[in-house]
Amino acid sequence: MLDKKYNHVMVENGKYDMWLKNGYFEAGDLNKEPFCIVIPPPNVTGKLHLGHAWNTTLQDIIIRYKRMNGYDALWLPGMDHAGIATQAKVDKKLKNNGVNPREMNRDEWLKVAWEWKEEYASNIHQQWAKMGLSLDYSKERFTLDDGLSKAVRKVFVELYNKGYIYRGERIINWDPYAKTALSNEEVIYKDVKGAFYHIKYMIEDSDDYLEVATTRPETLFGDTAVAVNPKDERYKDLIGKRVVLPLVNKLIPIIGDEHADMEFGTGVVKITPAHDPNDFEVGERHNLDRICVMNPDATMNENALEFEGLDRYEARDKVVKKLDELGLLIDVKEINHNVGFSERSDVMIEPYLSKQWFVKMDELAKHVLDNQKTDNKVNFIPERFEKILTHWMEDCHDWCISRQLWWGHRIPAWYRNDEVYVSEIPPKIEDGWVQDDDVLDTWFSSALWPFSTLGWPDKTLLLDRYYPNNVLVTGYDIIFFWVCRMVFQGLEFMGERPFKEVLIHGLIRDKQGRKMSKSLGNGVDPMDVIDKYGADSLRYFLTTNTASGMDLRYDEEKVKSTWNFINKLWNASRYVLLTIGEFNLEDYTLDNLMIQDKWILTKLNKTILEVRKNMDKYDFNLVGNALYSFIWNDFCDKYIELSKFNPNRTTNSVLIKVLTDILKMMHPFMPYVTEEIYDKLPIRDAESIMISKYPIYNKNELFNDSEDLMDDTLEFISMFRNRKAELHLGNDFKVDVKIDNSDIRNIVIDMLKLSDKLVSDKVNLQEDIISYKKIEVIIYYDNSAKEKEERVNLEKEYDRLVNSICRREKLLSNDNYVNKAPSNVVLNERKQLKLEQEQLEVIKSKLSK
RNA sequence: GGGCGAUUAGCUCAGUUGGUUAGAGCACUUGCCUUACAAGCAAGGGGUCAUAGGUUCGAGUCCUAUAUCGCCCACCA
Repeated sequence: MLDKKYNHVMVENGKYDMWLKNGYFEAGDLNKEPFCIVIPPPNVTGKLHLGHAWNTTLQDIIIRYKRMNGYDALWLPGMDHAGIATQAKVDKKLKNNGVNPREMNRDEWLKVAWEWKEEYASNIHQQWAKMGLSLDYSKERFTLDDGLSKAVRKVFVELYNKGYIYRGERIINWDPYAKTALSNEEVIYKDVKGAFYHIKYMIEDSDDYLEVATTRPETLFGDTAVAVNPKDERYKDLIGKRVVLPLVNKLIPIIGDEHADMEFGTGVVKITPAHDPNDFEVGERHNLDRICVMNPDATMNENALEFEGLDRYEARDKVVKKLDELGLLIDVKEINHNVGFSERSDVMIEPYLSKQWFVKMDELAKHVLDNQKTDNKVNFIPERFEKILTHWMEDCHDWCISRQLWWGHRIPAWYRNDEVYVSEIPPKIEDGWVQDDDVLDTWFSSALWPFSTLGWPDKTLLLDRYYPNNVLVTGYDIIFFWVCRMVFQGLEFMGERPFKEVLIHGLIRDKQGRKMSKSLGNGVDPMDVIDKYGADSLRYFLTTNTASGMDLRYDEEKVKSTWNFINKLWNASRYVLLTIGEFNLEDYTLDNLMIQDKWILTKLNKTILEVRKNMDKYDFNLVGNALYSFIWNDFCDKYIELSKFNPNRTTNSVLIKVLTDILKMMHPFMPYVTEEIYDKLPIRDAESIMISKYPIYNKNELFNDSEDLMDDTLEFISMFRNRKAELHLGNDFKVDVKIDNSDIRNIVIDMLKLSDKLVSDKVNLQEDIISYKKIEVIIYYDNSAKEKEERVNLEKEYDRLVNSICRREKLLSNDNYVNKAPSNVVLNERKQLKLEQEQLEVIKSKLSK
């Protein structure tokens, strides 16, 4: 029997292992229709946060729902090696142990990294287990495993052979801390305080000068021109002349280029092709030299003359000071401007000239855009997020994919002098080939995830069966990092979209609406929440408290309130189990249904219909609302109370039926507690709720007339209680129950505990009629002092009815309305009008007394 | 500069293709230890749905402006 109170620790203990042991998570039943989700692989860097808990619970809910609906539901787990992030952490760990990671050789270092990976993967497995995720571990993958590495090499080589991958010298985003190139997407722009330095560039053979405004004076050693706008009247005569580059004292040309904005700054801009992407292009147009002035760690190099070896910020201060001494500094104006920072290491990005590998995006992007116009498109839920995909594809830059790291897929390219060899099969080292040291961007392998995990490039049963995946669940923050890239790679290599749908969720925020972050220290560990309230509470809270695509504020009070809800379900189940006692399949019957039985069965089926509809649309908040209100308001507060007056086989059967369906509908949200209770039921259709059949809407169990009548009765019961409270009546009153229908009469008497208060003749006391529709009870009581208050209430009600009737009459006299509105709406309006008119008459007669 | 979202009860949020009198949780008021549950039960108070126009028989919902807040993208020498 169930304990008196829900205990999440006891309930959750051992269940996950049991599910695992019984193989319930394993997909592959070829007789069923396949349904597949691949997990967005978490980074092996660290712990899962609330965002992961949200993301994975959404997927688990879908998978459990589909599994219970007879699908061969595969949820494929896996993790991401997370290049930069993991490498940084491994290096940090080594440094803490007094080891300089750069003094290790590549293989030694990789050994340490793999140990790290094993440790963190094991943490993540434990966290997944605690959350109750029904992942098919027999198919688990890792982005660096052999199969996926093979897929990565094949994709690289094929894209190279098709001309989509090239190597070239470009300005890229350089992370001077991690000492690697980054893609544009890995750069975060922040508004920071900086200064505009106005510097004199003396014009050759003249005492005149050009006033150049720059935020980066330390790069002036790399200046190879000064640009003005050719239309700029102030300077256009100077084009073709030369200026003296300060400190360096060499002559550089004044060029005319549209890039110089006449409205901005002084209208004169220094051109540093090796340190600015725009200047690089200007340099291309004007054939300018590219002079790099920094080392990979962002210290100044030999081109910076006496400033060589200084850090870029220190160099800036010293350069400015020197310029000032030389009288070349005109002004320093403080400004706010956007500066790029590395997403991972948070250091300022250095635009840096460097030779890297790129994916040429224009055609690949076009394929995606074209595909979105077909029936094979990727459907976003909510739809508005499709714009992020199309917008990014319409305006995307080539993708820098090489990273100067060790942790990742090594680029399958070899060099011998000027020769380049790109192949899945390595050339002979003894022939003098040397492999590229770099690895690929982590997202390069993640982009293949929907098919590489299923065995591609081999032709496997899995691939054939589960591609395209049915749905991908992810946050809106990584749509262009990941979703976009999966789509173009899927189209390119599988010839088909990677998934039919993308369900987008938002970000988790704290109670004040701020992003959760380490620096704010407002992060919440999902494991702590589970310890305190249980995984079921956390799961339900995360998935039913917001509409899809919206952010979610973490609010412990709401998790607590979910715990209360589970406790309610727990106690209702406890009541049902206590009440039915020994119960065999032969005892089960739905014959001789009473009106309250028909009522709850009707409500149940309407709930099933609504829940199914919204489950199919992934509107889990609506599912949550529907279940919450059905369980608490209809089942617990009403039906269980009503059932107490009619203990019999039919009632018990209905209790079991409704409870069973409730548990099943709750199961995807709360796997543990529903399993615990289901296991105690005397009649079950499966050995575990997670492989039982999801409730099916049954029209034969709809009794609409009974439902209406029962709803009215319940409404009346509320009215009666309300009046009783208003009149402050204790037990001292009598009633004459004027109800013809004996079932309803009994219900009213039972629920209101009127059996010892019945009279059938008029009593000489204060008299009051309480009525709702056809249900009427005359109440007799001794309380003349309340008369005045009573009259005020009646008058209020009178006014309300008059207003309402007036509104309805006006509406119904409008031919436009009567003709255009749906007939059932009009009919209902008429019905309500008639009812209110009747009620008004009753009140009128009371008031006239 | 371009785009997106939000604005509904004291707080956090729902509200489906426009259709009875706009909902929930928490908080609040009143009365109850009624043998499933006091982390509960019963009853109640609280909203001119950001503002101004418009479409419609009918608008929280559709359209057009405006305001405030937030996010994304691009540019910024």
